[in-house]
Amino acid sequence: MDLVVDEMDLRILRVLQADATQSLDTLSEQVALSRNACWRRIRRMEEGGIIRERVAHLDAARLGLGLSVLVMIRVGTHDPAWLTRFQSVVAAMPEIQGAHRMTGDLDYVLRVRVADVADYDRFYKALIGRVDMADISASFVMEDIKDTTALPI
Amino acid sequence: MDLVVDEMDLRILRVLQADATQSLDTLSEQVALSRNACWRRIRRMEEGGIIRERVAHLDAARLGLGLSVLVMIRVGTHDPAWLTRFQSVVAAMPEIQGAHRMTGDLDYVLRVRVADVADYDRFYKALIGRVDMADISASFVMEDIKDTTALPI
DNA sequence: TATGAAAAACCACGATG
DNA sequence: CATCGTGGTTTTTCATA
Repeated sequence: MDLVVDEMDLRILRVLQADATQSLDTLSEQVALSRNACWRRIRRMEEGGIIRERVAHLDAARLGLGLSVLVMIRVGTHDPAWLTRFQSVVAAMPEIQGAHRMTGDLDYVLRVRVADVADYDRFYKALIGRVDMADISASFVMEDIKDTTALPI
Repeated sequence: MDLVVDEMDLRILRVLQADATQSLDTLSEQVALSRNACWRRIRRMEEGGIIRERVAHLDAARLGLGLSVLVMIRVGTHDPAWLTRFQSVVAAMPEIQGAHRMTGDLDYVLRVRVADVADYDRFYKALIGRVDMADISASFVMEDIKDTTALPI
């Protein structure tokens, strides 16, 4: 179950993580491999979990979600019950795109996507109403210089 | 160029942002619309830029990129030349997945993807060698509670 | 709804290193 | 002996009339 990934696999992945709409023919041409060999490698990587999913990226601003927020959270207590609670709240709130436990003096960082500041306020109230947190601070994204899911491979 | 998005469009987008591999048939069945109507709406949203791209999400850990880092940057000076420089450096470094200008007391946040702490150190040295920054602090992601690109629509 | 064209999903064989 | 390329079949999906 080790599933080694070689240079040819990486070439395929580089293409797919940039654009997954291409046909096998176009793809195989780009990476200089036969269509079948390509297909076999892709299937192997899909089954092996290297390729996790293929999704559409949407234009958030055009869909009325113009504001991205980074929420820094400091938790007071560290009991397991709190964590369970926190996890289920995070899972249940679709505005939360990311929730990450961090090293250092801040405990969690949330990546949140909302319409505007008023909408963030609504989210904020809903959040603190559902879990206890010692300290929360938010920082709004003014401008995205770069924003990609592509891995440096 | 306003391109109104109605409830049916949203239904389609919800499916596509979760899984873009599905066929038109499966999709149209899920949203309860004819295959053709679905196809027309999708094409319209692709041309209109609502659907920006379709990409593959890969398993970073399996590809030897097990560490995600949040880099907080405080810039000293605020001259336009610095910004231009910063932007080109960000564009040129593939480890940087996100670069966001923020409100508040920290100026920029970088989302960085590397192999491990040693690899981050290499990245860090390369970064500070290319742009001047008054203050940098890094926080490592210990655990992802949630991590998605899906928008709350 | 129907339909021709395209692409995907597979299988098999012999070649290659 | 894995993986390749070639060439085939069958099925599905696309994109439009």
